[in-house]
This record gives sequence, C-alpha cells and structure tokens, in this order.
Amino acid sequence: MLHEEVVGRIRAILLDGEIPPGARIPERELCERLEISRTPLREALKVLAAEGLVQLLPHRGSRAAKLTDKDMRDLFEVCQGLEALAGELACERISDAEIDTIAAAHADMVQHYRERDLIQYYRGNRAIHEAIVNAAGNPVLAGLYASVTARIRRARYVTPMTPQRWALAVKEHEAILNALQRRDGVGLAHILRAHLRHKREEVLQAGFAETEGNDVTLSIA
Amino acid sequence: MLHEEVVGRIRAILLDGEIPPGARIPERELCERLEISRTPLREALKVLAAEGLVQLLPHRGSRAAKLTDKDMRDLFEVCQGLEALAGELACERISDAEIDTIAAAHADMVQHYRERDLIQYYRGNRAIHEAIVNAAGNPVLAGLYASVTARIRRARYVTPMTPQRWALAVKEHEAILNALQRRDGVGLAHILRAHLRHKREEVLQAGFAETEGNDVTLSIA
DNA sequence: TTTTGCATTTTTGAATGCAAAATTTGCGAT
DNA sequence: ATCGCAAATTTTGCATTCAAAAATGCAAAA
Repeated sequence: MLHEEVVGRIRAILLDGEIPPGARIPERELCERLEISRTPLREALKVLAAEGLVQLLPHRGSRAAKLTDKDMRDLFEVCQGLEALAGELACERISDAEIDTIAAAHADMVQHYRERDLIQYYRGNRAIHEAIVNAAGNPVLAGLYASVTARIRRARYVTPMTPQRWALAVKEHEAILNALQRRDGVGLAHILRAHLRHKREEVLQAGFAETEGNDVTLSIA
Repeated sequence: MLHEEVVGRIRAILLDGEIPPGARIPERELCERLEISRTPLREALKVLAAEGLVQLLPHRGSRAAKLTDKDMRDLFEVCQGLEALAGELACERISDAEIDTIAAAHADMVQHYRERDLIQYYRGNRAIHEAIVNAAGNPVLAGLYASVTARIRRARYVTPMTPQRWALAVKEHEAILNALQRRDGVGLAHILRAHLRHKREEVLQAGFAETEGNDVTLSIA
C-alpha cells in the first residue's frame, strides 16, 4: 500500500462527503477500513491537512475541514483568479489541437445546456476549465488549481443558478472560447476577471444540493 | 515537540540552503540533530513534500526539491498572478491605515534604491508585496502565496537586475502604490499583469547569487 | 436535581522494532 | 585491472508498543 494511494483514498472519502465537514476522523476506524496501521494513516492525514482538506487539532485528533462562508468566498476568488491566469497563459501556448478539443467540449456543454441537463453541463464545464488550466502548461498552477477546486467540491457548495444566470454563463463561455481561438490573452483575462467580479457576491451556501426538480444549481460557472 | 515545529525547523533548514537542492535528506542524521525519532520526522517530510519543498522517491528516500528552469518560470508566473489577484482584491478592502503602512514601506524602499542598497531594497520589496497580499483579506490566497514564494526563495533564483531594470521596477512600484491609493483595482491588476508579461522571459538561473560588486540581482521585482 | 471532583477509559503522539528494498561492498572471473 | 555478480549493510516503510493528554463516566455533595 503506497502513500499516494492512502492519500488518494482518504481524499476520495472526503470528497464523496462520506465523512461530512466538521466531523471527526476516527483513526482506528479508518485504519481497519483501509487495512493499514496508524502510521501511514497519520502521514496521509498530515498531507491532507497541508492541502486544506483536513484540520488537525493538537491532542484532539483530526476533523474533516469545516469551511465557513468566508472560506468559500476566499476559495472561489482564488479559483477564479487562477482560471484567469491560466486562460491568459493558455492563449500563448495552446495548440490548435487543444483548442479543437476545448471547442468540442464546449459544443458538448452547450448541448447539455439546451437539454437543461445540469449534471452533464457541470461535467463539461469542469472539463473545459481543466483543459484550459492544462493548456497553460504550468504544472505549479495546475497543482494549486487542483487543490483549490478539490476543497470547493468537497464542501458541496453551489451558487444559485437561475435560468438567467445559466444563460449568462453559457454566453461567457462562448466569449472565453472565442478569446482562446483568437489567442487573445488580455481579452480572455479580462473576461474571466470580469466574471470573477460579477460572481463575487453570488456565492452562498446551499448545503448539500440535491439536483432534482427545478432548483437548479451549479458550483462552478 | 509539536509537528508544526518540526515542519518549521526543517523548512528553515531547506530555505537556508543548508541542504542544497537535489541533495538527499538523511533521516537518521536529521533525527539526531532535531532530537526526535523517525516517525514525526517522516510526517514532517510528507507535509513538506505536499508543499513542494521536498521530493519523495519510493523506497529511495527524500531529497530537497531540485527545481529546473521551467519550474522556476512556472513558480514566477503563478507568484505574479497571485500578486495581481491580491492587488485587485486589496483595492476593494484595504484600509487607509494599511495604505499608509504600505506607502511608508514604499518610501523606505525607494530610499534604499537611491542608496543602491539592494539587500534592503529587496526586503522592502518583499514587505510591500506581503502587505498587499495580506490586505487582500484572503487567507487562502495568502497561504498559496507563502508556499510559492517559499519555493522561489529556497531556490535562490534571481533575475538579472540591470540599472535600467531596477529603475523600471521602482517606477512600477510607484504605479502600484498609486493605483492602491486610488483603489483602482482594475488598473492595478493591469499594471501587475503587464509586469508579469514584461518579466516573462527575463527569469533565468544565476545560481547562488553573491550580491557583491556591481552584478546587481533581485529575485522579485 | 444539578454540579463538581476524581478515577477509568479512550485516543492521540512518539519511539522502537521488524521486514523489504536499495545501496554498497567484496570476491571471483575474464 | 576491470567487469559482473552475490553477500552484507544500510535505509526505507510499516506495524507494534509505550507514554501522555483528553474524554468519559460515576459518585458524592450542595
């Protein structure tokens, strides 16, 4: 059993929400479940604490990180700041093939939007942003982005998604793709940063969103 | 002996360059030196690996992270992207008192520039950027910034600092302070992002810079 | 009935021990 | 003398063990 595997498995448990935010992480229990001893488990918890997914309290054990509204706003700000940076860098380095891939993903996402399939739309959205971040060709940036988005996803935070906002998000994505295709880094950064400012006040907690019915929500637009 | 203390002490050892980049980190030796057993040491190394300061090789121990030129470029890019984001956010939130503090630090830095005291100039520079990051009021951002700047500092990378570049850097700092005082977030972001683009190709390795004589260097302008 | 003090239990943090893997060392053959 | 291979040593990774701190439960007193 490798470290990375242990870290990955615990991360998955946290991201799945199996251990809810703020809940204690019982070492012994997890040890039995993963069939490892406490030593590698504790090493993994330290790593996850450094990532911000776990909170360590001296002599009081570890808890799944509980994020306040403020924490979430901070994470969203940084997330979108990183996306803006990635977009600008990507414009300088992205290959035609990568643009084509993103364009295809975008078309796919728009199709899901037309079908009002939020889950699939969400997946496409995420895929596009990850593709842009990868196209930036900066592993440091990609690493920070992965860490920040993991924390956001884990919290199951969502932004309220009215039909108007959804339509706007699609339009903004159009503009993003356009700027990418024109390799207009400054313009793209502008779009993404404006997007950031627009969304600044919209982030709020909606708890564990059940994406059923008409209460449409989306976590990263 | 708390974990944090162990992590901090090893981090200091790495930042001091006492263990040079790429060198092996002998567990036993460090254990004796810090007077702890291998368990907490290994936990600390895992944390530092997550921070990017240490590189873990399965069954082959840990090494002080060796950064390539590419790694450094990536780190600088992200560092400046974070500074730009911090500047924009700071404009919305910074207090008059904080601006005054930064203005004072700026004046201080300019004075060191006039005296051509690079070391002190460098300190002031760093203080200003850290103040801006703090003024952004975003601990997530501050944490990522600290991690990235730590990695950069540890590598002892520097950018070549000609008299012209130094003068330009001072001018840019004037502009930054100005935008801050006007609380012009968009303008500030523009300045900082332009700064980023200007510096894009300038980053190069100068090894462990001895800041003596006229070979003026500076790591973060 | 509620609260406070103490003893027990549980859990965390760290040290040690043990097995596996890698590195080094030594010996023999070419 | 050098190369190759195998044994010995070192080092890593994990499990177990031990000590200390915190949580829990119980009883006694207000």
